[in-house]
Amino acid sequence: MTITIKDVAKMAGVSISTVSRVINDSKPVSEEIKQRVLDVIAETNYKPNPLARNLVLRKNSFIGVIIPDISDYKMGELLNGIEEVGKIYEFDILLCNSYGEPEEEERYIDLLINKQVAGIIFVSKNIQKEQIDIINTSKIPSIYISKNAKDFDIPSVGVNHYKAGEDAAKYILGKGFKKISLVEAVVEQGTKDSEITAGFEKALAGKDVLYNKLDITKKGDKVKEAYDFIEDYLKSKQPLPEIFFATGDDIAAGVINALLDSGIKVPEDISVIGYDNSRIATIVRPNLTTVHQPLYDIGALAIGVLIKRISGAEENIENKILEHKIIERDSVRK
Amino acid sequence: MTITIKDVAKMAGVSISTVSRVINDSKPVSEEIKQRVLDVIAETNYKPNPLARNLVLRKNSFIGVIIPDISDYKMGELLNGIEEVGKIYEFDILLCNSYGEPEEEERYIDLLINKQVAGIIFVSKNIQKEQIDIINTSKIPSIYISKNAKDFDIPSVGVNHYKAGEDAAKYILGKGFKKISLVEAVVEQGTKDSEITAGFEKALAGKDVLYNKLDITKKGDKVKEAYDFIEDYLKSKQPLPEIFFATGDDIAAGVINALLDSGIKVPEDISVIGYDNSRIATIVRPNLTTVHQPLYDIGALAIGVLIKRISGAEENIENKILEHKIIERDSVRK
DNA sequence: TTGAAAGCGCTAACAT
DNA sequence: ATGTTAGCGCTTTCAA
Repeated sequence: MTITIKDVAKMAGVSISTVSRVINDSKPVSEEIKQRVLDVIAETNYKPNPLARNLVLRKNSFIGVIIPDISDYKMGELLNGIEEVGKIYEFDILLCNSYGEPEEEERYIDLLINKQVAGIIFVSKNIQKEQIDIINTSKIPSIYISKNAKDFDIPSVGVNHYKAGEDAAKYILGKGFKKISLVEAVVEQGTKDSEITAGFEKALAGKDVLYNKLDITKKGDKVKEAYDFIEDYLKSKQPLPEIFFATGDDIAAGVINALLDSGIKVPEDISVIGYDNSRIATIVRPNLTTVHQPLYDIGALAIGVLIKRISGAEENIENKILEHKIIERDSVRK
Repeated sequence: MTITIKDVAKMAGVSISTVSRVINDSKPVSEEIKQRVLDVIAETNYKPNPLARNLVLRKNSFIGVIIPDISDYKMGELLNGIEEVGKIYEFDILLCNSYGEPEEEERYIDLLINKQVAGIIFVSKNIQKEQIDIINTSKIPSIYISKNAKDFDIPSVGVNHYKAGEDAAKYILGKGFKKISLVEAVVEQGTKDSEITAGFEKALAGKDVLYNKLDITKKGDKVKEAYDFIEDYLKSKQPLPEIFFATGDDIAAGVINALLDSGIKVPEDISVIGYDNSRIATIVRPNLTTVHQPLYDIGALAIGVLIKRISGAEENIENKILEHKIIERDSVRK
């Protein structure tokens, strides 16, 4: 038997509205009665039913977060940011792990809409127009975190991968490298990697460098895929670059390891630069010079914007870009 | 303006009870009327308000998960397991990131109790008796994942770290190592590391080996702490072991890196074995031989047990142990 | 098969 | 300052 406001009222010998008043401190209640009610509450360990309360208040404290993979370190950072500011505004985080599968994403979109959550944060590798439409017709405020978010008319938060790619190239150029290889993992279209690559190649265009692009196309553990790929590449006796730019730290780790295993020193013989500044970067040896993405901040900003939209501060639809930066460590020769 | 069951009823020219019946398929409704109602629902894009429904049904679909750090790869695995089976039973996961701080944990316990969630999964480094008491008096079904869970009379799921420590020692002994060092991170009392260590030392007791224990006591990035520690240790010219057993893969990574940087080859000169089989294990070079913990399974089993308790299948309080195993890779000499 | 009405636990006018 | 009452949106008796 769970105890309700009615029980408390009866036991304290007052009306339920009085109880409600002391719970919410919404209207003055005489000190004496207040104490009596408080005593009963303590005694009975009464907790107001949040469902009933939210029903009458017409509010919902849940923000649904659809995210590709929680066990991915990067996603964890993002979630930290989301969770932390969500908590401040007393929103609860409803976790939805999509494994990056569009069908799962859609299942969760439906679920969240049916739950009538206060807002949706949709983190995806590649948003589909149809998904946006479904969310939009539900009228639930939403925000998107995805490389291709800017292709649509939706509020989003992220990093400018194109510009980051450019900056990486400029950094490399600035160090005087002339022979450059890029390693990317293009498993499907429109992924973040192609953005980075586009920016990278743009900055390289017309420069006096030898450049080629290497594609890892297999799905799976990128560290291993990159390792195998580079191993084969080395065996094939192709001309080697002075520096590899990998579009992910995991790829960079595979590259470095393959290089080292073939007796090539990093960075003395060949330099490597990564992307993401994930946990991996400081575990790999040599520690990875890499392009940092402010994942925590992205998460925090995203939920911040979302909450504003929930509370009706009709922000215009905006693509917020946070700054990346290059973290110099030991995988690029000085 | 959000549309309610009343609106639908009016538009379809029926009573709200009829609408309710077609939504829930709870009682026969004539084909004709049913279709009319369905049409209106489709037209208006009506969704039943879950708060109202759950209020009258007296149920709650939320399971609160308090977890030390989402951005920790290991926790992610665990969450995956929790999320996946939770979804099957139509429970929603309410995420609470405690950063391992007892105060935060308590804040979240209170929050979840106030929310009157259906169940609580409490993942902690070190459960406090007081925390258990609070949860218990709330009457909300709960399950615990923590190294020290077995010290209390609570349902829990986990790995037997003591036995895992023993097995690690046996493995090392079996390989013929005679000089053994253990590296642990004892930041506070009652942590998992001390369990492992106890088992490890137990298995070593009375054997003809040279053994010593090294403690990293500083808090922070364990890879770095371990690195610095071993670096100092090497400088101090103490006798070196043939193998290091680290109570975490991150520690092992630090140890390996420090060794390599001092010109000591792993595993040719000194072997290293880790614990956890986290993502790090296959990034470090050489790849880490380590003790695997089935995190995904622990999460999945935990929520399974919890759901049984929620549905009143009064399981007796049990400490479920899942099997660890040693994953052999390249950091131990053959 | 359908509708009227009560009630889930709560808040907030509206009275007093 | 306190109580009475009308909902919030829904499910489910109970009658018809």
